[in-house]
Amino acid sequence: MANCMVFHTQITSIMEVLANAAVAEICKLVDDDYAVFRLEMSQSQKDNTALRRKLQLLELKVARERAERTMRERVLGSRTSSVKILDRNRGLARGHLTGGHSSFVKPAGRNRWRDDQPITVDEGSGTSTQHVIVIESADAEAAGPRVKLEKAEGEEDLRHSRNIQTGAVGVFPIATEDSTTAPAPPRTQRIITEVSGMPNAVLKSETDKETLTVTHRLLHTGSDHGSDSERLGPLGCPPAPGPEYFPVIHQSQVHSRGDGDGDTLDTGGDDPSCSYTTEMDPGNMLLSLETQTDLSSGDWNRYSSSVYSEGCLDKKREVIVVDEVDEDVPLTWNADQTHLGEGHSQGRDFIDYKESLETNQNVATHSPLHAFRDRDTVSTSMGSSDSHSRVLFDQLLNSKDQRAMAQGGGATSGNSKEKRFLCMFCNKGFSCLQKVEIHQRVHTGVKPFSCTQCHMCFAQAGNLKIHQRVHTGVKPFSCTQCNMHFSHSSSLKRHQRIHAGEKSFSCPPV
DNA sequence: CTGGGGACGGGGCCC
DNA sequence: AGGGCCCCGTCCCCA
Repeated sequence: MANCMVFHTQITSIMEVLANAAVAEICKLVDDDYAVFRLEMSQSQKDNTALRRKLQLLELKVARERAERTMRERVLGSRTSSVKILDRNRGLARGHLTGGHSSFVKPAGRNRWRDDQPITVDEGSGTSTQHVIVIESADAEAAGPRVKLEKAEGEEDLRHSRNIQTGAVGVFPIATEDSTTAPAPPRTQRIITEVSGMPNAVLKSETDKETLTVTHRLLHTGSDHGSDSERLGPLGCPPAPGPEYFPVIHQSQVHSRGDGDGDTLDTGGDDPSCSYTTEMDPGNMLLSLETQTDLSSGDWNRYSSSVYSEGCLDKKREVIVVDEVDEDVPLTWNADQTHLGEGHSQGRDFIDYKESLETNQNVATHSPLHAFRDRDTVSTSMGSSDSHSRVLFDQLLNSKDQRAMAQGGGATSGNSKEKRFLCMFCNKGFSCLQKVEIHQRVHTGVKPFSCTQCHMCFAQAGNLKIHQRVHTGVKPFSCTQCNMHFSHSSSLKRHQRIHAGEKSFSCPPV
């Protein structure tokens, strides 16, 4: 009996042990499964979130595109004649803009140019700065709103109008689609404006002055500066990311660099191109680009440039196609071979011009050889009238360009020995490549140096430095006679003329 | 008359 | 030695 009890006890204990073990095992299994389950759950949630975001992005994209289409249609509908914009590199608009360059691009709130820098363009805000818009491809959708925002917060700067007149930077007189919104110009003007989503260039013809001012911008994609309004155009559409519309005239035979340096021009890419057709009034816009370039070398200049060597604008340079023009060939805009593809966004967009700068004394390009980046063929119904075209082409240079030409006199003037680097726009000669690169910012509007305190940006580092005295209040130049202080040395010098009794205006000696 | 930006030339330094 | 880069001075212009 006692044995029986002992046995029973043992069995009981064994049962308990087994039961405990079983429970433990079950618990363990449950825990493991639970963990796995939780993992799967979280994974699913992540996927869910990602998909949802994707969906939202797509919806935004679609909405934006629809809005743009609507805008474009409205513009085309309202526009009567001058310019017909077919479309413009939307692909560029989206993906291409990443670079902060542009000329115009000024990283707001940040001081450096970065390729990945998001947008900012601010020119013209109250601080008279430039608006730069850099649109990151991934966030293209956000571009619109952001631009809008900036526009709202900044007021139009008078500088804009000034720039417009001078054509210095990509500031365009925007031919507003609604004429009622724009004050009637004091004088007769014929304004040809690109107004599609990416208004970057303007051909402005001031008939009264008989000058044709071309405002061209090199948007180093991404970089472009121009006020929002400029970039947005009358429609408020986001500007085309990169390209500036050079007044390209002609190009019956556009040779996109015959050497086929693919990385420069032929990045086909899928980006939708934009065609840019200008339908000039018959008879008044016979433009021709006469490039008196010694083409014996084969193809056109390559503009390498490092146009942005000083800044961080190392990417996305716009292509400037310098084309040979057959004088006998009717003018056509042909951007066919000047297209930029998506792949371009990472490359230089400028034709490498360095070689020609260095070597060709023969190049007497009159030319801002402007190129359209659009792949689609653009043609103008312009006739070919060489002499007339030439004149008109000369008029294409804006006033600053002309002044620059006048000052520099071109490569052929005088100091040809030292000034072997020629500006591709005005043919002015410079002693070294960097000088010409800096100079060309006059034409391109590239301003890589931005002020950290405000939205101003500058083409030259030195000018930025001087500008910052505005914020620091530093006035290192003091008058020894009256103790006045000046931030500019030239201001001091000018002031001291007063003490010297010099008259500002005196009759020149006969 | 001043403030301030745009543009250019020259010189120095470094590679 | 030459080129690239940076800085500075200067002139011009406009508001």
